[in-house]
Amino acid sequence: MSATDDPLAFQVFNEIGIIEQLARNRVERILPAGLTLSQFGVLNHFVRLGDERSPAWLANAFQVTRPTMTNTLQRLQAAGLVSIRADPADGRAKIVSISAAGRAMRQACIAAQAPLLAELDGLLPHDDLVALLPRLRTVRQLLDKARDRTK
Amino acid sequence: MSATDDPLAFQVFNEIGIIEQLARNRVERILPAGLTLSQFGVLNHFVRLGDERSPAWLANAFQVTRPTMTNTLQRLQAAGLVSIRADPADGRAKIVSISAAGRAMRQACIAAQAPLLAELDGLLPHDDLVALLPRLRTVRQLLDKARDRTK
DNA sequence: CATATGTAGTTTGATATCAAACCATATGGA
DNA sequence: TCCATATGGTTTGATATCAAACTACATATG
Repeated sequence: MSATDDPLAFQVFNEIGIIEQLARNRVERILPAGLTLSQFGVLNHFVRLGDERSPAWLANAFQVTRPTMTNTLQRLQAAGLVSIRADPADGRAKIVSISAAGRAMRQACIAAQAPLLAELDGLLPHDDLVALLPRLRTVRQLLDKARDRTK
Repeated sequence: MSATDDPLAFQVFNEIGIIEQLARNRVERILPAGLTLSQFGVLNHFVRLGDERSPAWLANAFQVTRPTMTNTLQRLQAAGLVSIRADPADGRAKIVSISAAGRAMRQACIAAQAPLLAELDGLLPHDDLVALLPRLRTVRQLLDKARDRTK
């Protein structure tokens, strides 16, 4: 795997792909109630960054297509973790907000992840993470722009 | 998204998750014959690193479960891009090898990706990629070890 | 005012992926 | 030799995800 004669960008994306899979797997394995990383992401977002958002807004924030967000929200709603109502100001739109059960669930997720976080903290060199973050942000932003130009 | 009060490791994984999705999407969109990134990965592997491998070996190399590799290989086989035969030395095992059509397809994939690679080369700062690669490798290897310890 | 174009959300049909359960074969220890 | 355990591969059932097509509403343009 990942021979060193691959183009540089490919090698980087290759490592990223594997890390993504390992990390996602590790996290979802410990999330309560079979919650998905995507679902937790939405709950977490509401607690930390917003009160009420539209599905389209969320889809854009998570870099996911609208159908995907529809799916995620429907599952969260079925589990009683978010509530969805029509937007009175726009007949097409909906407004999503987190429920009390959703907040509790998010808290439970955070608690469940604490041991994993502690483990990663001891495992992954802090310096590497610090060095990685801004560069990953750069790459992500550039890819995102390129995507907009293409669609 | 990705508020700065998240744990550092989470922020890193968050960026990685988004990049993975954007990059995979971008690549698969231009692969010929609806080929998947995973499928291309297997073809590419055979051309560059190996002649004959078992499904279990491939699954491990790509950090994917055996059922997933079974699926990938069945599709490649159905498309005539790989051939699969029984291992004479081990009644349980199989031996996978790339076909002539598979080599041609892999070449077509490479060609199709050339413009994208050129674009990324102009878009992504070379220094960032160079700095990212070894640190990503470190993180990946540590996560991989942690995974082995857990299962 | 009417029509065209754009946007919000969903449905449909496809993919990869995983976990759990299963069968077949190997292999090591009693 | 025989049985327990491990390993290779597949099947089943679930998930997220995407693209394409569709409906409904908004907005701009003539």
